[in-house]
Amino acid sequence: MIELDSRYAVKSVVRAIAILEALEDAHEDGLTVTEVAKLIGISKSAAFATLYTLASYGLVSDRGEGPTRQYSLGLALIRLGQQASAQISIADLARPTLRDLTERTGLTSRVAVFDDGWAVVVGRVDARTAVRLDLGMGRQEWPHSSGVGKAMLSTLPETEVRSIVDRIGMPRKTPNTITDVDALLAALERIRSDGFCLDDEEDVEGVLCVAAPLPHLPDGSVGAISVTGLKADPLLRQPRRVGREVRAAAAEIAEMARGRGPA
Amino acid sequence: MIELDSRYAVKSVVRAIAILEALEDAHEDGLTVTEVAKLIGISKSAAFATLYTLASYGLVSDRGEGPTRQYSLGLALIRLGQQASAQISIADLARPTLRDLTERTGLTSRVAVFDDGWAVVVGRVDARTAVRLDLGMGRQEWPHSSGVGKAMLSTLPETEVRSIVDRIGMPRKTPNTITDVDALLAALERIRSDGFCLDDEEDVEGVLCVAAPLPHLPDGSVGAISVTGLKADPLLRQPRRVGREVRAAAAEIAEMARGRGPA
DNA sequence: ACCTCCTGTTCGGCACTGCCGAACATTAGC
DNA sequence: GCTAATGTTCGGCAGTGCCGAACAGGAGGT
Repeated sequence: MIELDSRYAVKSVVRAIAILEALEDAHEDGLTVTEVAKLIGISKSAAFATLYTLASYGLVSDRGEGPTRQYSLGLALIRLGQQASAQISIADLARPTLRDLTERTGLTSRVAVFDDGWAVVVGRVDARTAVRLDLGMGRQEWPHSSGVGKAMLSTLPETEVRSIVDRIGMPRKTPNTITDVDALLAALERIRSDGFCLDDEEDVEGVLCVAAPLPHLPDGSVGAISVTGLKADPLLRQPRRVGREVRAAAAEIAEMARGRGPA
Repeated sequence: MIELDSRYAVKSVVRAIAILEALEDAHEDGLTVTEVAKLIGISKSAAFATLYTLASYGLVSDRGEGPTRQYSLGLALIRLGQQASAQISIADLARPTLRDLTERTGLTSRVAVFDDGWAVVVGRVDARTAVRLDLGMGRQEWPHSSGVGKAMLSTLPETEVRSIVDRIGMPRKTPNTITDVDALLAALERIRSDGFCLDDEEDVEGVLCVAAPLPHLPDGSVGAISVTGLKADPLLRQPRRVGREVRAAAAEIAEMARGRGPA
Protein backbone atom coordinates (compact mmCIF):
# COMPACT_ATOMS: atom_id res chain seq x y z
CA MET A 1 0.00 0.00 0.00
CA ILE A 2 2.92 2.33 0.60
CA GLU A 3 4.97 1.04 -2.27
CA LEU A 4 3.84 2.06 -5.73
CA ASP A 5 4.18 -0.13 -8.74
CA SER A 6 5.31 0.46 -12.24
CA ARG A 7 3.47 1.22 -15.41
CA TYR A 8 1.22 -1.82 -15.72
CA ALA A 9 -0.66 -1.48 -12.47
CA VAL A 10 -4.41 -1.13 -12.87
CA LYS A 11 -5.32 1.63 -10.48
CA SER A 12 -8.85 0.51 -9.67
CA VAL A 13 -7.59 -2.93 -8.81
CA VAL A 14 -4.80 -1.52 -6.67
CA ARG A 15 -7.40 0.46 -4.77
CA ALA A 16 -9.58 -2.58 -4.32
CA ILE A 17 -6.62 -4.49 -2.92
CA ALA A 18 -5.77 -1.57 -0.65
CA ILE A 19 -9.30 -1.76 0.69
CA LEU A 20 -8.95 -5.45 1.40
CA GLU A 21 -5.69 -4.82 3.22
CA ALA A 22 -7.24 -2.03 5.22
CA LEU A 23 -10.09 -4.31 6.24
CA GLU A 24 -7.56 -6.97 7.11
CA ASP A 25 -5.78 -4.65 9.50
CA ALA A 26 -9.03 -3.39 10.94
CA HIS A 27 -10.52 -4.83 14.04
CA GLU A 28 -13.25 -7.35 13.76
CA ASP A 29 -15.98 -4.76 13.93
CA GLY A 30 -15.16 -3.65 10.40
CA LEU A 31 -14.96 -0.22 8.82
CA THR A 32 -17.50 2.21 7.42
CA VAL A 33 -17.40 3.72 3.94
CA THR A 34 -15.97 7.00 5.13
CA GLU A 35 -13.33 5.32 7.24
CA VAL A 36 -12.21 3.32 4.26
CA ALA A 37 -12.16 6.41 2.06
CA LYS A 38 -9.96 8.25 4.54
CA LEU A 39 -7.61 5.31 5.06
CA ILE A 40 -7.04 4.78 1.36
CA GLY A 41 -7.08 8.45 0.49
CA ILE A 42 -9.91 8.38 -2.06
CA SER A 43 -13.28 10.02 -2.25
CA LYS A 44 -16.28 8.63 -0.45
CA SER A 45 -18.06 7.78 -3.67
CA ALA A 46 -15.09 5.89 -5.06
CA ALA A 47 -14.81 3.89 -1.87
CA PHE A 48 -18.53 3.19 -2.03
CA ALA A 49 -18.40 1.96 -5.61
CA THR A 50 -15.43 -0.30 -4.98
CA LEU A 51 -16.89 -1.70 -1.79
CA TYR A 52 -20.16 -2.25 -3.63
CA THR A 53 -18.38 -4.21 -6.32
CA LEU A 54 -16.39 -6.29 -3.87
CA ALA A 55 -19.52 -6.96 -1.85
CA SER A 56 -21.47 -8.20 -4.88
CA TYR A 57 -18.94 -10.98 -5.20
CA GLY A 58 -18.63 -11.70 -1.50
CA LEU A 59 -15.06 -10.52 -1.15
CA VAL A 60 -16.26 -8.11 1.49
CA SER A 61 -19.40 -8.45 3.54
CA ASP A 62 -21.57 -5.64 4.81
CA ARG A 63 -23.55 -5.65 7.99
CA GLY A 64 -26.21 -3.12 8.83
CA GLU A 65 -28.32 -0.97 6.61
CA GLY A 66 -28.34 2.71 7.18
CA PRO A 67 -25.64 5.05 8.49
CA THR A 68 -24.10 2.26 10.52
CA ARG A 69 -23.08 -0.02 7.71
CA GLN A 70 -19.91 -1.89 8.55
CA TYR A 71 -17.72 -3.56 5.97
CA SER A 72 -15.38 -6.43 6.75
CA LEU A 73 -13.60 -9.20 4.85
CA GLY A 74 -16.07 -11.41 3.02
CA LEU A 75 -16.76 -15.10 3.15
CA ALA A 76 -15.70 -15.67 -0.45
CA LEU A 77 -12.15 -14.99 0.72
CA ILE A 78 -12.33 -18.06 2.91
CA ARG A 79 -13.17 -20.15 -0.11
CA LEU A 80 -10.45 -18.54 -2.22
CA GLY A 81 -7.91 -18.94 0.54
CA GLN A 82 -8.72 -22.60 0.95
CA GLN A 83 -8.48 -23.10 -2.77
CA ALA A 84 -5.15 -21.30 -2.89
CA SER A 85 -3.95 -23.50 -0.08
CA ALA A 86 -5.18 -26.60 -1.90
CA GLN A 87 -3.32 -25.59 -5.02
CA ILE A 88 -0.12 -25.71 -3.00
CA SER A 89 -0.12 -29.46 -3.22
CA ILE A 90 2.62 -29.71 -0.63
CA ALA A 91 0.25 -28.46 2.06
CA ASP A 92 -2.17 -31.33 1.53
CA LEU A 93 0.63 -33.75 1.03
CA ALA A 94 2.30 -32.85 4.29
CA ARG A 95 -0.81 -32.88 6.46
CA PRO A 96 -0.84 -36.54 7.56
CA THR A 97 2.84 -36.44 8.40
CA LEU A 98 2.46 -33.18 10.30
CA ARG A 99 -0.42 -34.68 12.21
CA ASP A 100 1.76 -37.57 13.30
CA LEU A 101 4.52 -35.15 14.18
CA THR A 102 2.21 -33.08 16.35
CA GLU A 103 0.83 -36.25 17.88
CA ARG A 104 4.28 -37.52 18.83
CA THR A 105 5.79 -34.22 19.98
CA GLY A 106 2.75 -32.41 21.30
CA LEU A 107 3.95 -29.32 19.45
CA THR A 108 2.30 -27.27 16.72
CA SER A 109 3.75 -28.23 13.34
CA ARG A 110 3.69 -26.22 10.15
CA VAL A 111 4.72 -26.35 6.52
CA ALA A 112 5.94 -23.28 4.65
CA VAL A 113 6.94 -22.51 1.08
CA PHE A 114 9.43 -20.02 -0.29
CA ASP A 115 7.86 -16.94 -1.85
CA ASP A 116 9.73 -13.84 -2.91
CA GLY A 117 12.33 -14.23 -0.18
CA TRP A 118 9.89 -14.98 2.60
CA ALA A 119 8.68 -18.19 4.17
CA VAL A 120 4.92 -18.35 3.82
CA VAL A 121 3.02 -20.73 6.07
CA VAL A 122 0.64 -22.81 3.94
CA GLY A 123 -0.33 -25.58 6.35
CA ARG A 124 -0.59 -26.07 10.05
CA VAL A 125 -1.60 -28.67 12.62
CA ASP A 126 -2.29 -27.17 16.03
CA ALA A 127 -1.08 -28.66 19.25
CA ARG A 128 -3.66 -29.25 21.94
CA THR A 129 -1.91 -26.92 24.36
CA ALA A 130 -3.61 -24.11 26.15
CA VAL A 131 -1.19 -21.34 25.20
CA ARG A 132 -1.97 -20.01 21.78
CA LEU A 133 1.00 -18.82 19.77
CA ASP A 134 0.42 -16.58 16.79
CA LEU A 135 1.25 -19.08 14.09
CA GLY A 136 -1.41 -18.17 11.57
CA MET A 137 -1.67 -19.55 8.09
CA GLY A 138 -0.47 -17.33 5.29
CA ARG A 139 1.87 -15.60 7.67
CA GLN A 140 5.16 -14.36 6.28
CA GLU A 141 8.10 -15.41 8.39
CA TRP A 142 11.46 -13.70 8.17
CA PRO A 143 14.01 -15.76 6.27
CA HIS A 144 16.88 -15.02 8.65
CA SER A 145 15.20 -15.38 12.02
CA SER A 146 12.61 -18.13 11.66
CA GLY A 147 13.17 -21.86 11.64
CA VAL A 148 11.39 -22.44 8.34
CA GLY A 149 13.11 -19.41 6.84
CA LYS A 150 16.62 -20.58 7.65
CA ALA A 151 15.81 -24.12 6.62
CA MET A 152 14.70 -22.91 3.22
CA LEU A 153 17.70 -20.64 2.80
CA SER A 154 19.94 -23.61 3.49
CA THR A 155 18.81 -25.17 0.21
CA LEU A 156 19.69 -22.11 -1.86
CA PRO A 157 23.08 -21.11 -3.29
CA GLU A 158 25.07 -18.47 -1.41
CA THR A 159 24.59 -15.79 -4.05
CA GLU A 160 20.83 -16.07 -3.81
CA VAL A 161 20.89 -15.99 -0.02
CA ARG A 162 22.95 -12.80 -0.11
CA SER A 163 20.58 -11.26 -2.63
CA ILE A 164 17.57 -12.08 -0.48
CA VAL A 165 18.86 -10.74 2.82
CA ASP A 166 20.21 -7.75 0.96
CA ARG A 167 16.78 -6.93 -0.33
CA ILE A 168 14.74 -7.83 2.74
CA GLY A 169 17.19 -7.01 5.51
CA MET A 170 18.02 -8.80 8.72
CA PRO A 171 16.36 -6.84 11.49
CA ARG A 172 17.04 -7.80 15.07
CA LYS A 173 13.94 -9.40 16.53
CA THR A 174 15.43 -10.69 19.79
CA PRO A 175 18.91 -10.72 21.40
CA ASN A 176 19.51 -14.10 19.72
CA THR A 177 18.69 -13.01 16.18
CA ILE A 178 21.43 -13.51 13.63
CA THR A 179 22.00 -10.10 12.07
CA ASP A 180 25.27 -10.75 10.28
CA VAL A 181 25.31 -12.26 6.80
CA ASP A 182 28.44 -14.32 7.36
CA ALA A 183 27.13 -15.72 10.62
CA LEU A 184 23.95 -16.62 8.79
CA LEU A 185 25.85 -18.40 6.03
CA ALA A 186 27.77 -20.36 8.66
CA ALA A 187 24.52 -21.34 10.32
CA LEU A 188 23.14 -22.49 6.98
CA GLU A 189 26.22 -24.65 6.46
CA ARG A 190 25.56 -26.23 9.83
CA ILE A 191 21.95 -26.90 8.82
CA ARG A 192 23.08 -28.65 5.67
CA SER A 193 25.23 -31.06 7.66
CA ASP A 194 22.70 -31.56 10.47
CA GLY A 195 19.66 -31.92 8.27
CA PHE A 196 17.62 -29.78 10.60
CA CYS A 197 17.57 -26.24 11.91
CA LEU A 198 17.16 -24.71 15.33
CA ASP A 199 15.56 -21.34 15.98
CA ASP A 200 16.46 -20.72 19.61
CA GLU A 201 14.49 -17.60 20.54
CA GLU A 202 15.78 -15.85 17.43
CA ASP A 203 12.38 -14.66 16.28
CA VAL A 204 10.30 -14.41 19.44
CA GLU A 205 11.63 -14.56 22.97
CA GLY A 206 10.62 -17.66 24.83
CA VAL A 207 9.67 -19.49 21.64
CA LEU A 208 11.77 -22.28 20.22
CA CYS A 209 11.40 -23.80 16.80
CA VAL A 210 12.89 -26.85 15.12
CA ALA A 211 12.68 -26.97 11.33
CA ALA A 212 13.87 -29.07 8.43
CA PRO A 213 14.03 -28.25 4.72
CA LEU A 214 12.03 -30.05 2.06
CA PRO A 215 14.64 -30.25 -0.63
CA HIS A 216 14.07 -30.76 -4.34
CA LEU A 217 10.32 -30.66 -4.60
CA PRO A 218 9.10 -31.90 -7.98
CA ASP A 219 7.88 -28.53 -9.20
CA GLY A 220 11.17 -26.89 -8.28
CA SER A 221 9.75 -24.98 -5.35
CA VAL A 222 11.42 -24.78 -1.98
CA GLY A 223 9.72 -25.62 1.31
CA ALA A 224 10.28 -26.44 4.96
CA ILE A 225 8.46 -27.88 7.93
CA SER A 226 8.81 -27.08 11.61
CA VAL A 227 7.52 -27.66 15.11
CA THR A 228 7.14 -24.78 17.53
CA GLY A 229 6.90 -24.68 21.29
CA LEU A 230 7.76 -22.71 24.36
CA LYS A 231 11.34 -22.66 25.55
CA ALA A 232 10.08 -24.11 28.82
CA ASP A 233 8.73 -27.23 27.12
CA PRO A 234 10.55 -30.25 28.56
CA LEU A 235 10.81 -31.98 25.22
CA LEU A 236 12.64 -29.05 23.70
CA ARG A 237 15.42 -29.50 26.23
CA GLN A 238 16.55 -32.15 23.80
CA PRO A 239 16.52 -30.21 20.57
CA ARG A 240 18.64 -32.71 18.68
CA ARG A 241 16.19 -35.46 19.47
CA VAL A 242 13.34 -33.33 18.16
CA GLY A 243 15.53 -32.41 15.21
CA ARG A 244 15.80 -36.02 14.20
CA GLU A 245 12.02 -36.39 14.38
CA VAL A 246 11.46 -33.34 12.21
CA ARG A 247 14.16 -34.42 9.76
CA ALA A 248 12.53 -37.82 9.43
CA ALA A 249 9.13 -36.22 8.84
CA ALA A 250 10.61 -33.97 6.16
CA ALA A 251 12.17 -36.99 4.47
CA GLU A 252 8.82 -38.76 4.55
CA ILE A 253 7.06 -35.80 2.95
CA ALA A 254 9.76 -35.42 0.31
CA GLU A 255 9.42 -39.10 -0.43
CA MET A 256 5.68 -38.80 -0.92
CA ALA A 257 6.17 -35.73 -3.12
CA ARG A 258 8.60 -37.64 -5.27
CA GLY A 259 6.36 -40.65 -5.58
CA ARG A 260 3.50 -38.51 -6.71
CA GLY A 261 2.58 -37.21 -10.09
CA PRO A 262 4.85 -38.89 -12.61
CA ALA A 263 2.39 -37.62 -15.20
CA MET B 1 -19.25 -13.93 -13.68
CA ILE B 2 -22.44 -14.73 -15.58
CA GLU B 3 -24.55 -12.33 -13.63
CA LEU B 4 -23.95 -8.66 -14.26
CA ASP B 5 -24.44 -6.02 -11.65
CA SER B 6 -25.99 -2.64 -11.68
CA ARG B 7 -24.60 0.80 -12.17
CA TYR B 8 -22.05 1.01 -9.38
CA ALA B 9 -19.86 -1.90 -10.40
CA VAL B 10 -16.27 -0.97 -11.11
CA LYS B 11 -15.45 -2.82 -14.29
CA SER B 12 -11.73 -3.32 -13.69
CA VAL B 13 -12.44 -4.78 -10.29
CA VAL B 14 -15.13 -7.05 -11.68
CA ARG B 15 -12.61 -8.32 -14.21
CA ALA B 16 -10.02 -8.88 -11.53
CA ILE B 17 -12.53 -10.89 -9.50
CA ALA B 18 -13.49 -12.84 -12.61
CA ILE B 19 -9.83 -13.72 -13.03
CA LEU B 20 -9.61 -14.95 -9.46
CA GLU B 21 -12.71 -17.08 -9.96
CA ALA B 22 -11.32 -18.47 -13.19
CA LEU B 23 -8.10 -19.41 -11.42
CA GLU B 24 -10.12 -20.94 -8.64
CA ASP B 25 -11.92 -23.23 -11.06
CA ALA B 26 -8.72 -24.05 -12.88
CA HIS B 27 -6.71 -27.10 -12.11
CA GLU B 28 -3.72 -26.79 -9.88
CA ASP B 29 -1.37 -26.25 -12.78
CA GLY B 30 -2.74 -22.75 -13.26
CA LEU B 31 -3.58 -20.78 -16.37
CA THR B 32 -1.58 -18.77 -18.86
CA VAL B 33 -2.26 -15.17 -19.80
CA THR B 34 -3.98 -16.10 -23.06
CA GLU B 35 -6.12 -18.73 -21.40
CA VAL B 36 -7.28 -16.19 -18.86
CA ALA B 37 -7.98 -13.64 -21.57
CA LYS B 38 -10.12 -16.12 -23.49
CA LEU B 39 -11.98 -17.32 -20.42
CA ILE B 40 -12.88 -13.82 -19.28
CA GLY B 41 -13.41 -12.48 -22.75
CA ILE B 42 -10.92 -9.62 -22.67
CA SER B 43 -7.83 -8.79 -24.64
CA LYS B 44 -4.50 -10.36 -23.85
CA SER B 45 -2.97 -7.06 -22.79
CA ALA B 46 -5.81 -6.34 -20.38
CA ALA B 47 -5.47 -9.77 -18.83
CA PHE B 48 -1.73 -9.23 -18.54
CA ALA B 49 -2.08 -5.88 -16.81
CA THR B 50 -4.64 -7.16 -14.33
CA LEU B 51 -2.65 -10.30 -13.59
CA TYR B 52 0.44 -8.15 -13.16
CA THR B 53 -1.36 -5.98 -10.64
CA LEU B 54 -2.77 -8.92 -8.72
CA ALA B 55 0.63 -10.59 -8.73
CA SER B 56 2.36 -7.52 -7.27
CA TYR B 57 0.21 -7.91 -4.22
CA GLY B 58 0.43 -11.67 -4.01
CA LEU B 59 -3.23 -12.34 -4.81
CA VAL B 60 -2.07 -14.44 -7.71
CA SER B 61 1.30 -16.10 -8.03
CA ASP B 62 3.21 -16.71 -11.22
CA ARG B 63 5.52 -19.59 -11.89
CA GLY B 64 7.89 -19.73 -14.79
CA GLU B 65 9.44 -16.99 -16.84
CA GLY B 66 9.09 -17.12 -20.55
CA PRO B 67 6.31 -18.47 -22.73
CA THR B 68 5.31 -21.00 -20.11
CA ARG B 69 4.28 -18.67 -17.35
CA GLN B 70 1.49 -20.11 -15.26
CA TYR B 71 -0.72 -18.08 -13.00
CA SER B 72 -2.56 -19.52 -10.02
CA LEU B 73 -4.16 -18.22 -6.83
CA GLY B 74 -1.64 -16.40 -4.66
CA LEU B 75 -0.45 -16.93 -1.15
CA ALA B 76 -1.83 -13.61 0.07
CA LEU B 77 -5.28 -15.12 -0.36
CA ILE B 78 -4.44 -17.68 2.30
CA ARG B 79 -3.70 -14.87 4.71
CA LEU B 80 -6.83 -12.93 3.76
CA GLY B 81 -8.96 -16.04 4.02
CA GLN B 82 -7.61 -16.82 7.46
CA GLN B 83 -8.22 -13.25 8.53
CA ALA B 84 -11.74 -13.35 7.17
CA SER B 85 -12.33 -16.55 9.06
CA ALA B 86 -10.92 -15.01 12.21
CA GLN B 87 -13.24 -12.04 11.90
CA ILE B 88 -16.13 -14.47 12.07
CA SER B 89 -15.69 -14.75 15.77
CA ILE B 90 -18.01 -17.72 15.96
CA ALA B 91 -15.49 -19.85 14.05
CA ASP B 92 -12.80 -19.36 16.68
CA LEU B 93 -15.27 -19.60 19.46
CA ALA B 94 -16.63 -22.91 18.28
CA ARG B 95 -13.31 -24.61 17.62
CA PRO B 96 -12.64 -26.14 21.06
CA THR B 97 -16.18 -27.49 21.28
CA LEU B 98 -16.00 -28.87 17.75
CA ARG B 99 -12.73 -30.53 18.62
CA ASP B 100 -14.36 -32.27 21.55
CA LEU B 101 -17.29 -33.22 19.37
CA THR B 102 -15.02 -34.76 16.75
CA GLU B 103 -13.04 -36.48 19.47
CA ARG B 104 -16.14 -38.04 20.99
CA THR B 105 -17.95 -38.98 17.78
CA GLY B 106 -15.04 -39.61 15.43
CA LEU B 107 -16.87 -37.55 12.80
CA THR B 108 -15.86 -34.38 10.99
CA SER B 109 -17.56 -31.41 12.59
CA ARG B 110 -18.18 -28.00 11.09
CA VAL B 111 -19.62 -24.60 11.85
CA ALA B 112 -21.45 -22.53 9.25
CA VAL B 113 -22.99 -19.07 9.12
CA PHE B 114 -25.94 -17.75 7.16
CA ASP B 115 -25.00 -15.62 4.19
CA ASP B 116 -27.39 -14.45 1.49
CA GLY B 117 -29.55 -17.53 1.79
CA TRP B 118 -26.69 -20.02 1.84
CA ALA B 119 -24.90 -21.81 4.64
CA VAL B 120 -21.21 -20.94 4.40
CA VAL B 121 -18.76 -23.19 6.20
CA VAL B 122 -16.40 -21.04 8.28
CA GLY B 123 -14.79 -23.62 10.54
CA ARG B 124 -14.00 -27.30 10.44
CA VAL B 125 -12.35 -29.99 12.51
CA ASP B 126 -11.44 -33.05 10.46
CA ALA B 127 -12.04 -36.58 11.60
CA ARG B 128 -9.11 -38.94 11.51
CA THR B 129 -10.84 -41.27 9.09
CA ALA B 130 -9.28 -42.42 5.86
CA VAL B 131 -12.15 -41.49 3.55
CA ARG B 132 -11.99 -37.83 2.65
CA LEU B 133 -15.30 -36.14 2.11
CA ASP B 134 -15.42 -32.84 0.29
CA LEU B 135 -16.26 -30.61 3.21
CA GLY B 136 -14.10 -27.63 2.35
CA MET B 137 -14.08 -24.36 4.21
CA GLY B 138 -15.89 -21.50 2.57
CA ARG B 139 -18.11 -23.94 0.78
CA GLN B 140 -21.68 -22.88 0.15
CA GLU B 141 -24.18 -25.51 1.23
CA TRP B 142 -27.74 -25.55 -0.04
CA PRO B 143 -30.20 -24.30 2.55
CA HIS B 144 -32.84 -26.95 1.81
CA SER B 145 -30.72 -30.06 1.49
CA SER B 146 -27.84 -29.70 3.94
CA GLY B 147 -27.90 -30.23 7.69
CA VAL B 148 -26.48 -26.83 8.52
CA GLY B 149 -28.75 -25.20 5.97
CA LYS B 150 -31.95 -26.63 7.38
CA ALA B 151 -30.80 -25.96 10.92
CA MET B 152 -30.31 -22.31 10.11
CA LEU B 153 -33.61 -22.03 8.27
CA SER B 154 -35.33 -23.40 11.35
CA THR B 155 -34.43 -20.21 13.23
CA LEU B 156 -35.96 -17.93 10.61
CA PRO B 157 -39.61 -16.86 10.22
CA GLU B 158 -41.67 -18.66 7.59
CA THR B 159 -41.87 -15.67 5.28
CA GLU B 160 -38.11 -15.41 5.08
CA VAL B 161 -37.73 -19.13 4.47
CA ARG B 162 -40.18 -18.92 1.59
CA SER B 163 -38.38 -15.92 0.16
CA ILE B 164 -35.03 -17.72 0.29
CA VAL B 165 -36.07 -20.96 -1.33
CA ASP B 166 -38.05 -18.96 -3.84
CA ARG B 167 -34.92 -17.11 -4.86
CA ILE B 168 -32.41 -19.94 -4.66
CA GLY B 169 -34.58 -22.87 -5.57
CA MET B 170 -34.77 -26.39 -4.17
CA PRO B 171 -33.07 -28.62 -6.70
CA ARG B 172 -33.15 -32.36 -6.17
CA LYS B 173 -29.72 -33.55 -5.19
CA THR B 174 -30.63 -37.12 -4.22
CA PRO B 175 -33.82 -39.20 -4.02
CA ASN B 176 -34.18 -38.08 -0.40
CA THR B 177 -33.95 -34.34 -1.04
CA ILE B 178 -36.91 -32.29 0.13
CA THR B 179 -38.12 -30.42 -2.93
CA ASP B 180 -41.46 -29.19 -1.66
CA VAL B 181 -41.72 -25.99 0.33
CA ASP B 182 -44.47 -27.21 2.64
CA ALA B 183 -42.59 -30.42 3.39
CA LEU B 184 -39.55 -28.28 4.17
CA LEU B 185 -41.53 -26.07 6.54
CA ALA B 186 -42.84 -29.16 8.30
CA ALA B 187 -39.29 -30.47 8.65
CA LEU B 188 -38.20 -27.14 10.10
CA GLU B 189 -41.00 -27.34 12.65
CA ARG B 190 -39.74 -30.77 13.64
CA ILE B 191 -36.21 -29.36 14.03
CA ARG B 192 -37.49 -26.64 16.35
CA SER B 193 -39.03 -29.20 18.66
CA ASP B 194 -36.14 -31.68 18.50
CA GLY B 195 -33.36 -29.12 18.79
CA PHE B 196 -31.35 -30.87 16.10
CA CYS B 197 -31.62 -31.69 12.43
CA LEU B 198 -30.98 -34.80 10.40
CA ASP B 199 -29.78 -34.77 6.79
CA ASP B 200 -30.29 -38.37 5.78
CA GLU B 201 -28.65 -38.61 2.36
CA GLU B 202 -30.55 -35.53 1.24
CA ASP B 203 -27.51 -33.76 -0.15
CA VAL B 204 -25.11 -36.54 -1.10
CA GLU B 205 -25.97 -40.22 -1.32
CA GLY B 206 -24.31 -42.29 1.33
CA VAL B 207 -23.53 -39.26 3.49
CA LEU B 208 -25.40 -38.52 6.67
CA CYS B 209 -25.25 -35.32 8.62
CA VAL B 210 -26.53 -34.27 12.03
CA ALA B 211 -26.77 -30.53 12.68
CA ALA B 212 -28.03 -28.11 15.30
CA PRO B 213 -28.76 -24.39 15.04
CA LEU B 214 -26.87 -21.73 16.97
CA PRO B 215 -29.76 -19.46 17.86
CA HIS B 216 -29.56 -15.83 18.86
CA LEU B 217 -25.92 -15.02 18.35
CA PRO B 218 -24.99 -11.70 19.93
CA ASP B 219 -24.36 -9.91 16.64
CA GLY B 220 -27.71 -11.05 15.27
CA SER B 221 -26.21 -13.49 12.79
CA VAL B 222 -27.47 -17.01 12.31
CA GLY B 223 -25.29 -20.09 12.47
CA ALA B 224 -25.27 -23.86 12.82
CA ILE B 225 -22.92 -26.72 13.57
CA SER B 226 -22.92 -30.27 12.30
CA VAL B 227 -21.14 -33.59 12.20
CA THR B 228 -20.85 -35.55 8.99
CA GLY B 229 -20.16 -39.18 8.32
CA LEU B 230 -20.89 -42.07 6.04
CA LYS B 231 -24.28 -43.74 6.24
CA ALA B 232 -22.43 -46.94 7.04
CA ASP B 233 -20.89 -45.49 10.19
CA PRO B 234 -22.08 -47.55 13.17
CA LEU B 235 -22.52 -44.52 15.40
CA LEU B 236 -24.90 -42.92 12.92
CA ARG B 237 -27.25 -45.87 13.32
CA GLN B 238 -28.34 -43.98 16.41
CA PRO B 239 -28.97 -40.54 14.95
CA ARG B 240 -30.95 -39.31 17.93
CA ARG B 241 -28.09 -40.11 20.25
CA VAL B 242 -25.72 -38.13 18.02
CA GLY B 243 -28.36 -35.42 17.79
CA ARG B 244 -28.27 -34.95 21.53
CA GLU B 245 -24.49 -34.63 21.43
CA VAL B 246 -24.61 -32.02 18.67
CA ARG B 247 -27.41 -30.15 20.40
CA ALA B 248 -25.41 -30.03 23.60
CA ALA B 249 -22.36 -28.77 21.73
CA ALA B 250 -24.44 -26.05 20.07
CA ALA B 251 -25.77 -25.01 23.46
CA GLU B 252 -22.23 -24.85 24.81
CA ILE B 253 -21.09 -22.64 21.94
CA ALA B 254 -24.12 -20.38 22.26
CA GLU B 255 -23.39 -20.10 25.97
CA MET B 256 -19.81 -19.05 25.30
CA ALA B 257 -20.97 -16.56 22.68
CA ARG B 258 -23.36 -15.03 25.17
CA GLY B 259 -20.79 -14.84 27.92
CA ARG B 260 -18.36 -13.09 25.68
CA GLY B 261 -17.93 -9.47 24.81
CA PRO B 262 -19.94 -7.48 27.33
CA ALA B 263 -17.81 -4.53 26.19
C1' DA C 1 20.63 -26.95 -35.75
C1' DC C 2 17.34 -24.56 -38.12
C1' DC C 3 12.81 -22.85 -38.65
C1' DT C 4 8.19 -22.20 -37.13
C1' DC C 5 4.65 -21.24 -34.03
C1' DC C 6 3.27 -20.15 -29.98
C1' DT C 7 3.87 -17.75 -26.01
C1' DG C 8 4.59 -13.27 -22.98
C1' DT C 9 5.68 -8.36 -23.25
C1' DT C 10 5.50 -3.58 -24.98
C1' DC C 11 3.52 0.50 -26.99
C1' DG C 12 0.33 4.28 -29.25
C1' DG C 13 -4.16 6.25 -29.45
C1' DC C 14 -8.85 6.82 -28.50
C1' DA C 15 -13.30 5.71 -26.12
C1' DC C 16 -15.28 5.43 -22.10
C1' DT C 17 -14.80 4.56 -17.37
C1' DG C 18 -14.91 5.64 -13.08
C1' DC C 19 -13.18 9.36 -10.34
C1' DC C 20 -14.41 13.81 -7.69
C1' DG C 21 -17.43 17.08 -5.61
C1' DA C 22 -21.74 18.30 -4.29
C1' DA C 23 -26.47 17.48 -3.35
C1' DC C 24 -30.09 14.22 -1.41
C1' DA C 25 -31.96 10.69 1.70
C1' DT C 26 -31.97 8.49 5.99
C1' DT C 27 -31.12 7.24 10.49
C1' DA C 28 -28.92 7.68 15.43
C1' DG C 29 -28.59 10.40 19.22
C1' DC C 30 -30.09 13.91 22.10
C1' DG D 1 -38.30 17.34 16.66
C1' DC D 2 -33.92 18.96 15.62
C1' DT D 3 -29.01 18.17 14.48
C1' DA D 4 -25.20 16.01 12.72
C1' DA D 5 -23.45 12.41 11.23
C1' DT D 6 -23.83 8.73 7.79
C1' DG D 7 -24.80 6.21 3.23
C1' DT D 8 -26.54 6.94 -1.49
C1' DT D 9 -27.15 9.26 -5.96
C1' DC D 10 -25.95 12.10 -9.84
C1' DG D 11 -23.51 15.27 -13.54
C1' DG D 12 -19.30 16.27 -15.94
C1' DC D 13 -14.60 16.08 -17.08
C1' DA D 14 -9.82 14.06 -16.81
C1' DG D 15 -7.37 10.44 -17.27
C1' DT D 16 -7.22 5.61 -17.36
C1' DG D 17 -6.85 1.41 -18.90
C1' DC D 18 -8.74 -0.96 -22.81
C1' DC D 19 -7.87 -2.79 -27.71
C1' DG D 20 -5.08 -4.06 -31.58
C1' DA D 21 -0.88 -4.66 -33.50
C1' DA D 22 3.92 -5.22 -33.36
C1' DC D 23 8.26 -7.16 -30.84
C1' DA D 24 11.03 -10.66 -28.29
C1' DG D 25 12.15 -15.16 -27.13
C1' DG D 26 11.68 -20.16 -26.01
C1' DA D 27 9.73 -24.92 -27.11
C1' DG D 28 9.23 -28.43 -30.13
C1' DG D 29 9.07 -30.66 -34.18
C1' DT D 30 11.67 -32.42 -38.48
